Amino acid sequence: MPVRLRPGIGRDNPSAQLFGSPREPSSQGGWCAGPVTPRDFSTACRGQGRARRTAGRFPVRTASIGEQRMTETSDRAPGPEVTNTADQRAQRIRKLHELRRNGIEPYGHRVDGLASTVAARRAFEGADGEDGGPEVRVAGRLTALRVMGKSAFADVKDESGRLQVYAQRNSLGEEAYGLFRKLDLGDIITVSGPLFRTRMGEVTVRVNEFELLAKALRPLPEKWHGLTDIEQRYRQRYLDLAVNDRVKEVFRLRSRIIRELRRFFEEHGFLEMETPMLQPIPGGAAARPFQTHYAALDCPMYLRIAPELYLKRLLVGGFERVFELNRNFRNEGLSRRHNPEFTMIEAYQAYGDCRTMMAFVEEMIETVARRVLGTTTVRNADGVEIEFARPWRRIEYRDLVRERMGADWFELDASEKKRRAAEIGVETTPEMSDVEVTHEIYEKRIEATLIQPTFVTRLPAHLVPLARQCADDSDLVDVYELEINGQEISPGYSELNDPLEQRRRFEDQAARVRNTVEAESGRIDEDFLVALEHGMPPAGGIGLGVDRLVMVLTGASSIRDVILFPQMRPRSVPG
RNA sequence: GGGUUGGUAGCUCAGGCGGCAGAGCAUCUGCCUUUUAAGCAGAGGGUCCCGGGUUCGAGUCCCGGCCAACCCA
Repeated sequence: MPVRLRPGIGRDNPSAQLFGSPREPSSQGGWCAGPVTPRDFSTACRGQGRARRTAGRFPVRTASIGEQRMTETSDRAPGPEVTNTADQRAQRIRKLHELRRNGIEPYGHRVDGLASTVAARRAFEGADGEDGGPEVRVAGRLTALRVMGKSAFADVKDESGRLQVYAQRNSLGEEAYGLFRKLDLGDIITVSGPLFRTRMGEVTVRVNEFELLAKALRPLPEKWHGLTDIEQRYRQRYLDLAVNDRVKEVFRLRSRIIRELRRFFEEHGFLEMETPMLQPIPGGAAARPFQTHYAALDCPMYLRIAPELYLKRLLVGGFERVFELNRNFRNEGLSRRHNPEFTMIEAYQAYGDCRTMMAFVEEMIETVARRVLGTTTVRNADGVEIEFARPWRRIEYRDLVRERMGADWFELDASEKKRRAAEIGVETTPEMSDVEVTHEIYEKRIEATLIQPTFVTRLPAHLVPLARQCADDSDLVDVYELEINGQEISPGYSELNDPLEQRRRFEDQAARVRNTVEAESGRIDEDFLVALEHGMPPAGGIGLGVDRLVMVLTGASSIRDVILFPQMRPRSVPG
């Protein structure tokens, strides 16, 4: 039976899948990183003495590797300087050179005719008998190797799952078998051969042919516990993904959620737009921007804090339903709920208003949950069920406050409000206004209790300076804030389209943030005002925090668990 | 920004009473043709996060710093 030692010759399908999917979900607390049920990681290289004597052109004379190592360690004879921590890597590099010396390229090329491990298993699972299964070719990462003298079992893990393979010296030949047993855990290989069933009933590939596609120079994390160090999981996410199956599930879900959000917008006549991330004047929110410098124009530029002012220009231009799903950047600290770059949707619908958007968002999130999860019920990190089926609670901000603080709250004078705030452990300062005291209570004591999806409506105008006032009460603005699981997920507005009023509010905002870190967001975007002066239709608009929505739908308690490469304080490179 | 907890072998973790730095997995050597956290026998592997201090002696005690998680602001 042929043993391919070199890549090449008619392979296809470059999208070989490398990682497997969950076999056993985490058994330890939390939703993250469980043990991966790694298989045996033992004894990858053995019996090399014999291999050396017999194997003609085969690489990896393990004997010689062993000898080198002996001299280095026992005599302390400085070969290439090998530190202890780098020991395993150095051994693998030596193996790599040995392979090359023997004409085997350890980094292969594309592979044709691959089956996923799951599809391969399915191909034989229903069948009777122990032997005579179809031939398959699979590729993936070697996650376990159990060598028993003249035969060896190994686990190959690809994106779909894991499949056991079985190599025998008799059928493979001494040379190829010698090479096989010297593979290292973490190596990426392809194997082909017929499927059979072991005595234990496991569907397994009998290796007729195998090939090394990528030599791993560093060992995988521990097979049983996986990678649990939270910091390392974020900093070396690829290891987290390679080894903790639940993590891949989260990011598969994230991808599907985003796809379904887009689809929902498209189904409702919205066009996806791409507006500048690099902006000369950062606007659309009150936040501190990241600053950079544009060399060609020799002027400062900012990473956007929101796409709002550009999307509204599109309404002026005549697009009636637009959305943008992409990153925004805010120069803020890190926390469980904040990453400086985050994914947000903004959407605007001409001739709509706040209520239009409320109904839209409600239907969208319910639909996305249903399409992605197959259910509208999700359990949060505390085990509480969140129900996304419509209708959701709608409550006015003031009623919510009265509910918590008493029906007479808004009749109380300032000192009485502060006294009651203190009673429930909310600190206030003397200079805080009535509105601010009330909002402090809202943020500290009310928001976190809004676990089920809740639209909070008609907020004080003072808090949302850029929205349209309510027709019946100029102290309130016609907006909503959608709270889910105690977090604001989506604000919605009846957008202001009065250019003179808009200018006045910009100027107020500029005055307010002057001398603060958000001062840059107070610069007035004259070009936007010119656009408004050409006439923008009345519109409803929303923002939607995609990372937070993903958190809610996946039950994650930290934003870092739904962002592949969350921002971390810089540190030296691993290894 | 404050508090708490943590950082020890490639990975997961013990050791915290100041006295030779440990285990499991991984690695290396030998045996093993249906194993699956394979097994058996042996071996190697450490900047105990970093920098000071106390002490005859510090992984351990003290001070400062870095990184992270959680709680609070």
